[in-house]
Amino acid sequence: MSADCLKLDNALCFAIYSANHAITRAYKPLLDKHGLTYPQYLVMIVLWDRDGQTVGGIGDELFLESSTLTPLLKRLEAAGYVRRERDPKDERQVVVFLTQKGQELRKRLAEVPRQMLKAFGCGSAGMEKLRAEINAVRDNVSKAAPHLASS
Amino acid sequence: MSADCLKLDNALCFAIYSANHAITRAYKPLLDKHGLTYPQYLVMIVLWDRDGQTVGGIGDELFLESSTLTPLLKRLEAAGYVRRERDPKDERQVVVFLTQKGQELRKRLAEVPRQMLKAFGCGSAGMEKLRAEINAVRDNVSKAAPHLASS
DNA sequence: TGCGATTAAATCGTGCGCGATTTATATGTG
DNA sequence: CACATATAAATCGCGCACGATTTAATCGCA
Repeated sequence: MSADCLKLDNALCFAIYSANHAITRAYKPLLDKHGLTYPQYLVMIVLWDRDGQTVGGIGDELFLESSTLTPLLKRLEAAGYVRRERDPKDERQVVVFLTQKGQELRKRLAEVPRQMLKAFGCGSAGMEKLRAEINAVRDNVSKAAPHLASS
Repeated sequence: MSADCLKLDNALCFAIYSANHAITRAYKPLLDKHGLTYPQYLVMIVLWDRDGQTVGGIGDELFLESSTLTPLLKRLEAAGYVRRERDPKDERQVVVFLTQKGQELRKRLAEVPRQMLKAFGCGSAGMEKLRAEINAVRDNVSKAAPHLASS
């Protein structure tokens, strides 16, 4: 538990922090002309995979709160990509559906993953391993977070 | 260049995105009582390492713009952790100095890296390798970003 | 059936983060 | 020296992200 080791966790956190910003900046020119931000693109990916999810369901997949998603979904709706409807079975819930335009966007953005893939500059084997390790870190940190003492 | 491969880059981007949020959430209870946010903590780390840097210098280290740093530094100043002074040699630049309170904070936050280290739940060898790989991804993406066509 | 507890979204206030612009200072070239 | 250019920070508008709170609907249990 040397001083180096303590610097290491700072460095790892910062690596993730700065990589996240770099990725968001890289997506921007690809998504801009369709009027999407990267978080909005993530929501679209969730809906392309399974349409008609609730706000809470989308939040579970993306680890986001309704206070983040509600305004974001309203912007997606204003852009014409989704429709928001109260669930008649349970009026507390809001179900989000893709519009025609939202479904078509999928094909129009087909180049995006290919462009990003090139930008990564590493093989898919390495990427898969990296993804798994980062997810493991995320899950460990999430699990430990509630128990962190405020010293 | 299979479909799986294309999903993989989405998945890697999302892993980094969600890990970043998880880390920020984990830091929160540790920093809250000192009135710091995680980005503010990053700025303090930069200044603890080398005091008296310009806004631009801090931005170069953290990959942040003056439009992000200026208000953040004003909040750090309001909290009494830093002092901002125009450089008499070049009045365009603003140099940021730690106050006494800002220097003392370093010791008061000594537990933070140790707490986070526990939360990671992986050995330092793995962490160092992970850090290096994520930084490589960040640098690749940053370098490639300006050349990404908007299809 | 009725009413407290729970659940789902939405709302509000704060702080990041950026691109585009503005303001002020410095530099360089005639 | 004068004036165009360049540079550093600050400002502005927008969108994300969260915690805390509010509103509305459902559930559970006597």
